[in-house]
Amino acid sequence: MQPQAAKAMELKSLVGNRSCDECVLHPLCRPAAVGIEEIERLSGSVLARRPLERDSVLFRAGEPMRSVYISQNGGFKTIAVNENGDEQVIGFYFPGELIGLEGLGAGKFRVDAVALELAHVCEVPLSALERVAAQRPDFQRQMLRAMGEGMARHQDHLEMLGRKQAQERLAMFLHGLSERQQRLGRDPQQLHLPMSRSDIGSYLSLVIETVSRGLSKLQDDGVISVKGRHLRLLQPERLEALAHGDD
Amino acid sequence: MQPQAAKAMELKSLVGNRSCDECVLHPLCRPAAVGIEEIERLSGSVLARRPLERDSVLFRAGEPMRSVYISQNGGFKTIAVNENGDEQVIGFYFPGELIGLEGLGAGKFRVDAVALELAHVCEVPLSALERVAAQRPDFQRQMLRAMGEGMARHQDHLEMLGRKQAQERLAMFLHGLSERQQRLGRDPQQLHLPMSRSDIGSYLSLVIETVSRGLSKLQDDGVISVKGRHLRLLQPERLEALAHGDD
DNA sequence: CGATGGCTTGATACTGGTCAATATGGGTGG
DNA sequence: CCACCCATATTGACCAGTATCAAGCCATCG
Repeated sequence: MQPQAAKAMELKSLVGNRSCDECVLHPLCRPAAVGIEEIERLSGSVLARRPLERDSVLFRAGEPMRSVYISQNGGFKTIAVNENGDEQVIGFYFPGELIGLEGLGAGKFRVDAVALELAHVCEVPLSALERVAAQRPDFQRQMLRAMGEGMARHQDHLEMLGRKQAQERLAMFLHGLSERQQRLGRDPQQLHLPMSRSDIGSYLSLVIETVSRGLSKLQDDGVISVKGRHLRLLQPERLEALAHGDD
Repeated sequence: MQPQAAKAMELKSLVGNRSCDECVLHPLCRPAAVGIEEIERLSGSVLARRPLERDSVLFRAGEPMRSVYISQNGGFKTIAVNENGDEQVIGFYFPGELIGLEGLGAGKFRVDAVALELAHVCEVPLSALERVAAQRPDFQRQMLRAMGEGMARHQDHLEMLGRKQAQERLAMFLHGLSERQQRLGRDPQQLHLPMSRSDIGSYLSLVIETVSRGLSKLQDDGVISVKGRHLRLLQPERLEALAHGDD
């Protein structure tokens, strides 16, 4: 093999398959009917699609924010690290969701983003975003919509943490995950949790033991069945009721 | 006075003074060096500036979102109401901050917005926002920045609720308020809380009694002095330490 | 096969929620 | 101007729920 060919292959494997076809729910391009080629043409830059293995870091808090990232497949978590060094999970991200938008205000990321499993992200440089948005009103509108959805997810998270009962928070969390699964076209009764119990605890501001007990209780009550990180919703309507505080 | 003149005056008092001069920190127009006249010219629509008295509702959850609002003076709170009817304060908004962006995802407001005191808001129709942004790259960038700041405030809120100790949450809250005061060019040691104790409690997911006890404790420890809704930071550095969990 | 990390389960302590009584203060009317 | 009133806030006593500490389980991997 010629050196050039080897280099090209290495590059291809690095950036992965760049087609948007697999990116089934790309929230920016699809509804605006803008293809990757068009974005690249209008923006004059190249979109990288790269694979990340479990636990690898997509970006870190403090880094200058030059791009936004969209998970194409695989889950991510974002983590805020305070001055004492203790970490808090701020968000979970699934395919089609934009990661790290909080950084747009200051131009620096405010969280670390970590892959929860083998994942692929599409990297869209901010400059490309701005150029394309200026030329394509539909795309600009999609951009605003996507940011609004990001804020809405934060709001949902705030509402979870507002619930004082651990069991309510947990029920809301599982119910929300189920809805997101459904939106991805997957079976909403069948949840494969890509995150650990301690991630869940951090996200819900509960210690890991409380999460574990809560899941066990839900299982004892016949609402769900738990087997490690796989769980099945046996009584979705009852789970939703619990999420609403009806016990 | 002629009927026309009376009508004109009534209208003027309704929409208030539309000059942006008083809107000292307008986060969209100023940094992009875009004046209100220019926005109106480029967008073909008129920006309304209207006064709201204490407790009056700016918009309600569920209403179609046609505009974004910016407080020019006066504080606001946003409230999420769940299916059981119980309310949760999701955010506090001060002059220069955009209110209700969570609604952009679904095109409907997700919260109620209520004035905490006599206030004035600038109403910017989404259509105007989009048109101006498409023509003025600086303005578009400011728009993204403003949304990022909105998400960053939600993140700060999440980090507060992540703290398990009531006293830490309260300290973070006061410290954050102080910083926001400072950014508005006001004395950061002198806080006039426009919201009630129960608003604070709801925001921090604490009952009102805990808020009250927490403030009393801070006062007993000489960190702050409290007189109703007015409070003075006596030892800001110690408050910040408490916010970081150093007790 | 033992070791390791992630998860579950149990016993105890303590923070903050609940219920109740009292205090404060801004606004109203005499 | 004062007295009264109501909403808002403070303080106290008690109790519930969750954090903490500790032990054991289970699956995976070397």
